[in-house]
Amino acid sequence: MARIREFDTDQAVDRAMDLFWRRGYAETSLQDLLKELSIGSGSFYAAFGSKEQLYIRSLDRYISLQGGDLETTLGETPGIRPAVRRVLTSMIEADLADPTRGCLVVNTATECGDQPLAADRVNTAIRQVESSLAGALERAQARGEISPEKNPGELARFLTTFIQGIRIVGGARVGREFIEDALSTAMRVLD
Amino acid sequence: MARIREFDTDQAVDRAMDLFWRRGYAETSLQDLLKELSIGSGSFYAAFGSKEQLYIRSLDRYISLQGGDLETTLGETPGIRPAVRRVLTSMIEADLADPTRGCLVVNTATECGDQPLAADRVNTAIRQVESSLAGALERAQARGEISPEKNPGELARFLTTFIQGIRIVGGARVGREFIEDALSTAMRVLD
DNA sequence: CCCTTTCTGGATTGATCAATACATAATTAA
DNA sequence: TTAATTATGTATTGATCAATCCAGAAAGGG
Repeated sequence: MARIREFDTDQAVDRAMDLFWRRGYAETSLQDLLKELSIGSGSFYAAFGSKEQLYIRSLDRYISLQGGDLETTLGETPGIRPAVRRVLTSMIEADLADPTRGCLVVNTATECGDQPLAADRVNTAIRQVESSLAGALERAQARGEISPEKNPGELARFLTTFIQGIRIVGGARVGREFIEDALSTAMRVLD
Repeated sequence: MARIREFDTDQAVDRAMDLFWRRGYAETSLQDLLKELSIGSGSFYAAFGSKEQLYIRSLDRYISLQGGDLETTLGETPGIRPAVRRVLTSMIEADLADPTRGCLVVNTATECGDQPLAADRVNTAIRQVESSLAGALERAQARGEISPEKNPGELARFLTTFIQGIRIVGGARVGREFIEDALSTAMRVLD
């Protein structure tokens, strides 16, 4: 019926996500995207509509991937304390390994905070982290790993907030010791 | 000897700081700045050199103002717990009142993370917050308000990290309850 | 008064921006 | 083979970007 698209759209979103993640929305030009995706602008606009639409799509992809990773780590690591610690340390390691990247959700929150579509995604992502943590903490409490006096929801909201702080400080080159001190102190709220 | 400048440079930096704070670096155009400062481009470049240089100068001004506020609050509020709580709640109130603003240091960390001059300022600002908090916690420990077993430096690094998280979550419109749960949980590390 | 110096702001620069137009190529149904 | 449809990439659009140029204005020294 018609000509077939020569590139894989989902793969292109992944590549765009990576570029936006590294450089931010404003600093990623359309030419940068076209070069990274190896397509022309005609194909670009036919497939994605606009730079902004592709950004939102990349952000959705990021949130989906990160949400899956979080659920997997919390679900597969025995013991709530090792599980939470693993979640936090994996972020710290990522930040220390590449301080320019950070978290795409956090980057979006500060760079695109007044764009409604982007702000909605940020809100959704944060609630998703809260929900995953709250679920894991509730299950741990049922298993007796956490004192019955604790409120899993409150703990989850605390950890979610702390995680956002990790993403900022982790990119600020303050040294591993700084963040590990913060981490070990934060872990004490579970006791 | 020569014509005198018709505008107040320091006041112009304050106005520029406010604009960068609200809109970010990339989203603030030179025309926006000229309009806000009510000067022409000739005067602008004679006085400030470039948009980037003015941004750095605005950032330095912001860090100086915020650092002074922090020292004042910590120094004048009796009791370390009320003092820390006041520091955190004042940030929360500011974030809830104007979610688009946030913290200029945090915004810079994510938007200009790979610009060396800006990254240095972010690093300095975070260490400054850590230092102020550590000092207040040490004094409180000497007064007996905090257990001698605690490490004031570790607590300061935790609180500094948590504060950065507050600035992100505070702008994400998750509701006051979310952040207040996080806050009350965070305060327990001082016990 | 004139001279020197600096400030001022509008005009202009060249670059780059996101997005569109369009001719051509590829694909399938008829 | 033809017609219909969609993809592709280049050229081009108008807007906007940060920064420079420059002619005139304002100030103080002589």
